[in-house]
Amino acid sequence: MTGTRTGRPRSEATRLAILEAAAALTTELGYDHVTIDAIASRAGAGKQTIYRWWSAKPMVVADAVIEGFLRLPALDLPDTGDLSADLKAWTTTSAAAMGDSRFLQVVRALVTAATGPEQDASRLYEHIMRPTYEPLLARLRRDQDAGLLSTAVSAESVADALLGTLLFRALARLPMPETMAGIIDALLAPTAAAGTDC
Amino acid sequence: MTGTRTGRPRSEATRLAILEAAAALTTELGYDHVTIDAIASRAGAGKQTIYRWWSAKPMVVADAVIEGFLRLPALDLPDTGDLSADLKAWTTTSAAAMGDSRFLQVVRALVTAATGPEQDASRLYEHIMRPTYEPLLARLRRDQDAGLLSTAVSAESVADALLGTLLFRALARLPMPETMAGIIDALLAPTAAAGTDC
DNA sequence: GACTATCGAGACCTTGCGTCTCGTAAGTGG
DNA sequence: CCACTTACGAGACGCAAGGTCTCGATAGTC
Repeated sequence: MTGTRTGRPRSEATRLAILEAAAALTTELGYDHVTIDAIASRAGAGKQTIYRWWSAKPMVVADAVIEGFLRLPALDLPDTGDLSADLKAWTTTSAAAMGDSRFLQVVRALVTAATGPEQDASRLYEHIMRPTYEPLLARLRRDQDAGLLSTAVSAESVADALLGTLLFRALARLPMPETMAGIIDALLAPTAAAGTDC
Repeated sequence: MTGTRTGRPRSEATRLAILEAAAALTTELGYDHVTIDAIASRAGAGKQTIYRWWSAKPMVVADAVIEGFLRLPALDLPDTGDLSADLKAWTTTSAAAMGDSRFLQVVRALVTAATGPEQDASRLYEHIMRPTYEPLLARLRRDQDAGLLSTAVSAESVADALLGTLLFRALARLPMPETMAGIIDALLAPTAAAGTDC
C-alpha cells in the first residue's frame, strides 16, 4: 500500500504542543520576539522536530493561527438581530483589540504573510480572512433578504467598506468608534431613507 | 547662540546616498532582504553613519519613502471635476500598482513601521498617510460644498471607506475594479437618489 | 529481532543587527 | 595657525536567532 508508512510515526501530541507553545508565546511576547528555540523549549521538543515539519518560523505561527490556537475573536460579529447595534458593538470590541500591541503584532504577522509569496498569502486568506469575511457577508445578505438592509448597495461592498475602514484606522492608529458609527449609519441608511422620506 | 554648532557638519550628500541606496535595494530585493550592511556598502558609507542618524532599519526605509525616493504616486487622486470618474480612475491605477510586488514590499515596510513604536508610527502617518488622506478628504468636502456630493454621509466616513476598501482588497489580493465601482456608486448615490427619486 | 523514521537534545554554522574603536576629515573659535 | 568638536569610512566585535547536523534513544512495521 502506498499509504502504509514504516518507521516511528509522527507524534500528534508533540505537534499540538508545538502549535500551542507558538500561540502562547506569540500572545505573551509578540510575534517578533518569538524564537524557534523558545517554542521548542516550551513544547519540550527538539528544534529539528520543528524544522522537520515546518519550513520556517512564520509558517509555524501561521499554522498556530490556522489551527485555532491563536484566535482573533475580536473580529467575530455578534448576532442579536439588530444589525446596526451588532456592527457598533463589533466596532467597539475591535477598536479595543487594535489598541492592544499584541493584537497588532498578529496583524503585522498576517500582513507580512499576505504581502509575501502568493501561495502562503492565499493559504492565509483562506484560513484567516475568509472566516471573518464570509460570515459578515452572509449576515449582510441575510438582512438584505429579510428586508432589513437596502439592496441598493451590494453586501460585498458594505463588507469591504466595514472591514477596510477598520483595517485602515487600525494601521493609521486613528480613533475608531465615532467614524465607524458614521460609516455604519451611512451604509445602513438607504433603507430608512427610502422608507421614511419617500 | 544655541543654533550654532561646532564640529564637522553632517554630510548631506551621504544622507541622500543612504536614502537612495535604501530605496533602490528595497525595490530590487524586497524589504526583508535589505540589510544595513548592503545599504552602507552601496551608499559608500559606514554603518555607524547610518546608526548615528536613524534608530533602526525600518526607519531608514521609511525615511526613503518620506523623502520621496520611494514614491507611491498610484495613491494620488486625479482631479477632472467628475468625482465618480476620478475615483474610478484612481481605483484602476491603484489596483495596477497593488499587483506590483515591489509596491507591496513598500506597503509591507510601512505596515511594519506603522505597527512599531508609537513615535515612529505617528511620524509615518504624518508624512505618508496624511498626504494621501487629507487631499482626498478635501476633495470630498469641496464636492459636498458644491452640492455634487450628499452631505448625509460625512466626508471622513467616505474617505475611510474608500481608502480602507482599497487597502483591504490589496492585502487580501482580491479583484478590485468591480467592487470598488460598487462602493463608489453606493457612497455617491444619495445625491442622485434624493434628487431623482423624491 | 531487523528495519525505518521520529524523537529530544544540543553542538554548530551563518546571517544580520547594532556597538565600539580608530585614524581621518571638515568645520568653528581663539 | 592651531586647538577643539563632531562627523566621516572602515571594519572588528558581541550577540541573538534562524537553520543544519549529529547522536543515541524510541516507537512503530515487517
